[in-house]
Parts: sequence; structure tokens; C-alpha cells
Amino acid sequence: MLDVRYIAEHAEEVKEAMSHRSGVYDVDKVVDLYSKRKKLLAETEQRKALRNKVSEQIAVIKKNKGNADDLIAEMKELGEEIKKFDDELALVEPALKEAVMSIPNIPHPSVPIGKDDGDNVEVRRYGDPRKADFELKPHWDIGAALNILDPQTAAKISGTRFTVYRGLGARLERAIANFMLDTHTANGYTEILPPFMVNRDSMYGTGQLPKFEEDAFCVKNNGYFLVPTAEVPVTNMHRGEVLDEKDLPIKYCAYTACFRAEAGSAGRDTRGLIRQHQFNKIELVKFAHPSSSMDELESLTRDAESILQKIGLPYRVVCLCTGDTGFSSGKTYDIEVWMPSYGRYVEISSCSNFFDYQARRMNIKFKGANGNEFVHTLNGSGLAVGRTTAAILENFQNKDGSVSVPQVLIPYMGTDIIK
RNA sequence: GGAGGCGUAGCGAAGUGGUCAUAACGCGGCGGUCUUGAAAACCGUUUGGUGGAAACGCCACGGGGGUUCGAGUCCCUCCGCCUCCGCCA
Repeated sequence: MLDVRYIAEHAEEVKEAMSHRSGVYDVDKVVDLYSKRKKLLAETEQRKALRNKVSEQIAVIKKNKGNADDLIAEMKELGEEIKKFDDELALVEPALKEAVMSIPNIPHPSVPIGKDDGDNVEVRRYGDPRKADFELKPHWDIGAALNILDPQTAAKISGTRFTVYRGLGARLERAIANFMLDTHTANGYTEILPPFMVNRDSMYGTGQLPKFEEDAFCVKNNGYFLVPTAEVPVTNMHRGEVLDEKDLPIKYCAYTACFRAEAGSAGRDTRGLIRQHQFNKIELVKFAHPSSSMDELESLTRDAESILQKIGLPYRVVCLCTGDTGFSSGKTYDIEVWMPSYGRYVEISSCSNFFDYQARRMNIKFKGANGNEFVHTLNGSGLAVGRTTAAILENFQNKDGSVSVPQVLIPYMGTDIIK
């Protein structure tokens, strides 16, 4: 969330920023509730100060065996007044909090202004889209032919949007995950294996709640949520903490299954590994000093890209425009891998700098020169494993239906060909 | 799942209805004295949030609610940790 005070004192600036985002946001409501709260706070605090003072007097009188009945009666009355103001505050506070939380992050000045993904700006490209002298097949056909991807069986045991990986398919998924983790840990990221279920507070902390509850799976027994991304458990690890400035940046990588309801995506990407209820992902998370978080976003994006370069998959990096940038993010780069079956680049990673937006919400600070300050949080996929599997199957397929194993994965696969 | 105990500053821990929560005491951290330097010893200093230009307030003892003129302290509830028992990969 943004700083309430900042919104109140820079209302026009915030409104201007919101006008470039998708959706409509009520900044005035925040300003309004803020001044209302301020007024109530003044009223109640003034009375509390008096009560505190008189209560001390009563204590003294009692100690000296005196009679304080008059004062006690007065305070009883004052107490009722205080309660009235507090009750009113109890209505305004949550309303204000909700209003503030409903305002998305302010995009960084370097973010291109635009409406939707059509206005995203390509930053760089690596490699060239695969060309072949035979017809390139989509990965779901390759997977079926090689008997390594089996959505039918998954549908029987679970439902649609699940896949059973079999044999070298399962092995490929595992090889990719291991390769990614090995690469990132060698780059200074500490490997984390977090719980795959988290509580409600964590979902609020990273911003999946309250707005996007229908996207998540909730466990009936205990109200826990299946993690939609490792960002949630890993970023929340430091919720409510004051970090040591000299430990920054803290860098984590985590491999988890991710669970998404994909509500509202009916009919989209119904075939293959692109959009599943359960998929594997390596996530990179950073807690950074505000002064260097923009640099950390660049290096995080490069770290994610390096995986694709090492495997040898063509991709491009785009900077999301203001209208397409996620709710909590201040700046986002998407990494898109070339998918022959789609005939275009498909998102395989999303790297974001949230500035202090998540940190304020989660109360993650560091002890700096000017007292405690909020850290900046960043994260990005490094990468989505299922989509990487799909991209490899398509980009490394051979005319005879086999798939060559990328060089760097051969040690993990124990073979150089899937056939 | 059952029984009991506990949750107070970075850590340990006192406080069991009032005028020492800017929280005793101990450890740690920071500054200093001493020392060639260090250790030891000694002295000093160390919670955060929020309102206000300031003066000066308000809030916070795991979270939430209640009783009271007044709650760290009493009551309810939720969460977490520990011990024992049961079950279990």
C-alpha cells in the first residue's frame, strides 16, 4: 500500500498517476477519510490525555485514603465520550485502510505510459525465432507422441488444466528446476523451500488479497491458501521484521508448485502446459535498499534471462506500460520466450520492483541512517518451469519427432535426446 | 486429538489493578575512560508507531474484544511456542 499521508498531501499527483493505470481509483475517498480520521483522533486523544492525568490523581487520592468519588464519576462520563469517538474511529479506520489498499502502486517515471499490453515496450531480444524445414509441432502434440505429457490421465485423477508428466518428461521438468536452482544459488541467491500453504495474513502481505481472492485455492479445513507463487511465502518470511542494513540486498530463490484457479481464463490456452491449475516455478525474491532497488531490478531480470541464454531459447524482454503493470508493482519487465506453436513470444517470467508498496503493507524495515525505513521488495520468476519445458519441446524438436536435450541440461537428464 | 505451561525491548527476564513501560536486573549493541593495541574493568548510552511548526500529546506488553475512573496484571476469544500423552509418514 501507499503511504496514506503521501496520498493526502499529494492527491493531484497520485490522481495523475492513477489516470495512466487500468481501472478507476478513488483517491478523493482516501483524502476524505484521512481528514475525518485526523479530526476524530484529535478529539479522542485530547480526552485521553485528560483521563490519564486524572487517573493518576485518583491513584494518589486513593493511596492517601481520600475520597475520589467525584473525580471517578467525572471520568466515567469522560470515558463514555471517549468510547463514542473511538467507536466512530473504529468505522473510519478500516474504511480508510480499505480505501488506501485499493490504490495501486505509483509507476516509476521510467515506465512507459500506455493503456494495455499493446503499449508495452520491447527492451531487448536474444536469439532468433526457430525456423525449420519441416512443420513445427506444438508441445502438446510432441508430448503426446513421446508419451511424456498426459493431460487425459490428469483429467481423470484431478480435472482439466492439470498434466501428468511421465518418464523423460518428468525428468525434464526436474532437470530444468535443478539447473535453475543451481544457477541462481551460484549467483548468491539463498535457496528456500517454503510451505506450499500460507495463511490469510501472508496473502494480504503480498497483495493477493483482498482483491484477487477468486484466483486462489483455499483449503477448506483450515482456511489456508495454496501458494499461487513462491513470492507469497518467501516475501512474507520477513513480515514485521526490522532487517540489518548491512544484510541488504537479501536474495532468495525458491522452487515450489504454484496453484492458480485461473478464474476468468476459461477457453484460453486450454491445450498444453501454458495455463495450468498447478505448475512449477522458481521464484527470485530480493529485499533491497531503496537507493539501489532499480539496479537490483535490472540484475534480477538479467539473472532470470541468463537461464534462457544458457539453455539457448530465443526470447525478448518487454517493459510493461503503466496500464499493464500489476497492481502492487512500480515497474515490471516481462521476459517472453519464443513459442513456435503460438507464433509469438509468450511470458515466461515477470520481474517487478514493488518499491516500498509491499514492505509498508507487511511492515518490513531496515535500520538506516534516518531511523527505520521500509525496504524495497522485488521478485521475478526465474523461471516458470512448465513453460520452459514447453518451450524446449517446441524449440528443440527434430523432424523425426524426437527432442534434443539442450547442452546444459544433458548432465541433469542423463541423455541428449528424448525419443 | 487430550492435559498443562508460556508469549513483556536485539536476546534472557522482573513486574500479579493505580502515582517508575523513556520497562528493574542480566547479556548483547553503540560511545567513552584506561591501554602501544586489544581484553578485562569502569562510566555513559540504547523500543517503535503516530499527531503537531513547536511546546507537548496519543498508542503499543502475541492479535482482537470485554470488565474498570484506571489493565502487562482480571475475563472471553483467536494465533504462536514449550512439556507430557495419543495418533502418524
